[in-house]
Order: sequence, then C-alpha cells, then structure tokens
Amino acid sequence: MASRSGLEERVAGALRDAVRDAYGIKLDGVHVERPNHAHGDFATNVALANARAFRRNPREVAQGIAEALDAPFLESVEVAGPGFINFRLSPDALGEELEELLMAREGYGRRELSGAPILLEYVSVNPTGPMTVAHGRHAAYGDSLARILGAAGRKVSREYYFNDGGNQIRLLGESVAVRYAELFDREWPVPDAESLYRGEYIREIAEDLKERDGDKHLLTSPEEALPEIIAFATDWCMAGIKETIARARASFDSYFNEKSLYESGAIEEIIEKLKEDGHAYESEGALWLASSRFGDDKDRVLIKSDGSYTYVAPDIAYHRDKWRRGFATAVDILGADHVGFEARLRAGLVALGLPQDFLDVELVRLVKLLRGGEQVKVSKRAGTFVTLDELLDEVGVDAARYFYVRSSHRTEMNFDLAVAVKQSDENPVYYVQYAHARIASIFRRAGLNPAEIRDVPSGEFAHEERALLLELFDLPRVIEGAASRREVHPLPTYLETLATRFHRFYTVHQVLVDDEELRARRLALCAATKNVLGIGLGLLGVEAPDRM
RNA sequence: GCGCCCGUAGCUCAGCAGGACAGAGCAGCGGACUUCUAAUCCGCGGGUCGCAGGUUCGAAUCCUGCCGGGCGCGCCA
Repeated sequence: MASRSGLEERVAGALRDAVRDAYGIKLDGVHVERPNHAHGDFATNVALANARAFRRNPREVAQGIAEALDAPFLESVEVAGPGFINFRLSPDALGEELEELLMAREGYGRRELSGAPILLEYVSVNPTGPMTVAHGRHAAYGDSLARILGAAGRKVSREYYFNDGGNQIRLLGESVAVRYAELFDREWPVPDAESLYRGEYIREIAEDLKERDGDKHLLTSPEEALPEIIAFATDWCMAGIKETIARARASFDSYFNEKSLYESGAIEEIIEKLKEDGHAYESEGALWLASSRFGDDKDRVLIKSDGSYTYVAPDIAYHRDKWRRGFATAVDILGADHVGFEARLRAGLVALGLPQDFLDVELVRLVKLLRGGEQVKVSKRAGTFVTLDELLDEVGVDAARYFYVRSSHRTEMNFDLAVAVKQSDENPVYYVQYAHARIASIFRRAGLNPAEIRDVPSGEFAHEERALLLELFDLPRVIEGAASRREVHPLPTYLETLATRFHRFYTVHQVLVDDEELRARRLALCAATKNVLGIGLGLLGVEAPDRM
C-alpha cells in the first residue's frame, strides 16, 4: 500500500509522462495536492514550480502539459490561476478506488513493514510515585506515535527505561519508612526531613507494608531495613504505573532497568573506550567527556570526583546498548525540561562511533495545569499533583487520549481541571465517534455487515459524496506524513474533517433508499467511511463505538 | 547573557518540505427533527497570521533582527 492513494499516484504518473512528451524533461517528483473543491479534485503546481527550467511563462507550460496529458480516468483538466492545473476525476475512477479501499479493509493506508528497526522510548518515569497528568501526555503521544509508525511500515519496538536505585528512590524509601514507623508510633531517623515526599500514596505504601510485614522492619537497624522498604516501595509504584499504562491503553515491548548497565559492566566499557580514543580526560579529580568536540556547548562530567557516575555515563551506555541490539534509530520522547540532554548524549554516542542521526529526540512540551483559569502549582514531592488515574476517572480514556494528542506535542498545553468534565462533553472525539456510530446504525437498520460490502455500482457521485470520497482517499498520505514528521496531531485533524464530510453527506442524502444501485453505492461509501474512521481512531487508541 | 521551543478569531488549537480567497471546534446570535441516532446540520458576526525588514512570480509558511511567553544552561536526573 502506497503512501498516496492510487488515484493520486495515477495523476502524478500521467503528469510525468505528459511533461516528458511535451518538453522532453524527466521530473523525479511531482507534487499533487488537494485544492479547494471549487478548483477540482486534485491540482498540481508543476508548471509553476518548474517554470524556470522550462524557460517559458507558467501558464503556457501548464497549457502544454494539459494538452499532452493522456489520462482517461480524468473527467476534466483545466489550467487556472497563475499556472495551476486542476483535475476532476471520472466517476468510474472514484468507484474503482472505493472498491480498493473496501477490499483493503483495515489494511487501507497501511504499508508493509520494511526498513531498519526503530526503538521508541517513552514515559520512562522512575517508580517514585503514581503517573501524573503530565506523564499522560507522554503515554498518549508515544503510544499513538508507535501505532502510526507501525502503520506507515516502520518496524517499531517500544521500551520503558527506569532506574530504581538512585537518589530519588532512596528518598522514596525513607519517606515510606517514616510513615511506616508512625503507624507504630515510632520515629524513623532521616537526614533531611524537609525533602521527603508527602503525597497521600506514601501513607498507602506504608500501610501495605505494615499489612505484609508487620513491625518486622522496626526490629532491625534502619540501615538494614531500608533496602527492603525501598524494594517494596518501588515495586508498589511500578505496579501502579503499569496498571495506569494498561488503563490508558499504552503498551511496551520491553522494560529496561538502569541497574543492568552497572551489573553488565556496560558503563565501564564505554568509559574505557572513550578514554582509549582520547574523548575522555581527567580534570579536577573528575573524568570528563570531551562533548564540546561533538557539538555540545561544553564538556560534561562522566565520573564525579567522589567516584560515582553522573547520569550521562549510564545514558550513553544505555543508548549504545540500543545500537548493539540492532536498532538503526533511537527515538526518545522526553519532557521539555530535558532540553540540552540531546546534545550531550549525542556527543557521547558519536564519540563512540555511532552515526550522528542514530538518536532522535522528540521533546514533549509541558502540560500547564489550571483550575478555573488559575495555574495550579504541581509538585510531586509536596504531593500537590493530579494523577493520571484521577483524570481517567473523571473524563474517560477516549476523551483524555484524544485531548492529549489533538494539539502538537511541541506546543505547551493548557489543561483546565475545573472544566475537565465539561471539556470531556465538548471533546471533539465524540464528534468523530458519533459519525462512526451513525454508520453502524444504518447497517443495523439495513441488516447488513459493513465488512462484507465489496461492490460499487457505477454512476455519478453527488457533490457531498465526492467530497467524502476524496477525504477517505487521503488517509494513506496522512499516515505517512504523520510518521515521517513524528507527529500525531494530524490524525485528529484529519478525522474531524472526515467526520464533517460524513455528517454533511448524511444530512443531505438518505442512504437506505429504494433505488437499489444508489442504495448500494451509498452503503459502500458508508462502509468505507466506517472503516477509515475505525482505522484512524485505532491509531489514537480511541474506541470506535457502534452505539452512542 | 547563551541554547531550544512557542506567539494565527474572545478561548483552545489546525494550516508552516512556499502556492490560488487564512481554517476548525468552543463561546455568541438566528434557523432545521412525522424520514437511516439533532452528541447532527445550515446561516451570521468575529483575524494588522507578535512587529519590522529581506528572498521569491507568489510568504502565516523560508532568512535576519527585534518584542512577548515557556523550558534549559550542576561533579542533580
């Protein structure tokens, strides 16, 4: 399946031939677009874009191309404006493409898997608490992107990277330990009570720990007991995160623990290699990566003067591991607060001999939380955050996921909690889903299975039908465009336009009419629309309901 | 100060690998259900595309400089 519809491909091919015949010039790329209805079904700017090469004025060139065109599937060809060529497709050509769409079923717009495998890393939050509304955006964007990349023929593997051994984790353990001790009216000694986590979930973990182990951890020294408490707390958090992820309909092929990099010696290995190649040096008691040689602003510390690693070292080792596992591209979806991360990580990887374009970072902008227009200060440590579960409880998975990916991940997002429920009612996802449900209703009434519709009797298409058809045929292009730009939001935009085309068609034309051919043609159109809506919503992890 | 990102209708956002008149939803106003689901449709009002230059036959889209906002600039992750 191509990234353009068959029709578009045919138009482009005919244009190439016409240019060759009329001017003896071989064009490699021909731009075909969908103009305003008034102009036609398709249009091209080849005459304008190449006017210079032709050494003639664009309109004249367009005229020449139009005359040389040999394309029986076109009903009309017109030169317009400064030199555009507009096309109208013949009803038969539209009908044929519609049949192909029906034949392809859920495979429409989907390409065969090929090319080098991509490792998509997303979410990757450390198990120190529940997922927040901000993480939800990462989950929705990352999961949808993975689905879109897959549909566009890219081999994608999804991975979650986490660390359950760092500083934050120790803090989590101490926070739980303090609450745990409180349950027995005891005190737990901590170096810095100020920095402890205060969320309600800390108490829950402590209570669960008490339920499982009783007062066992108070019978030994805190130093001895803490590791076990930490393990309990991180397992508790990780289990919750996995539940939330599943609930949000996201998924992963693998989970990668930072700890394994220490255990396997992968970190030492890259450090040795960097030293050997002269890309790491010692200074002020620390080991530095000469990252400024590879495009970073400055050099970065790999090993601190106290002998421990900075996060840079394991990150480089981790990404080198991705490379060793045979991935040709590592796409990292990170929060906007990780700007700068890309340059230093890439520097390390290039220093190790990996290609410049191996790493591809997509920064997801922050989610700004509002409540009735007022900004809500969010702090995980202070416990003043809104969990993803709470959001899902309130607005549902469909509305939440759709809302998350409706705008570009590169734009800051305002999320007003006060109108969250209202927002869910007004969420355009229902507009799209409703189109799907309406079609399902028609087929119920007709007693037919839309998946079995195959044939399209020939005949004219009304204006609204033609508009709907052309929109349907755009799906392959939308999928490929979204995949190559690593964007998800073109899908919602597309689906809303498609739903509009359908609702308009539905309002103007009765589907279940007595005229059998007309009825069959309209049913085919409905079946195709239902199919494409289903595909599109599926790529967003949103349900396509048969009833609403 | 430096780097990355953003600035389009009252609000939330599309459009930006240059193209034909700048779009949608929400909010406002006015219409349309004895016919396949009115969670729908139709109409009206509403925009110096942050500002100023430049490139081009053509710029919301590309380049430069400003202005405004976000994020980052640790031997934190």
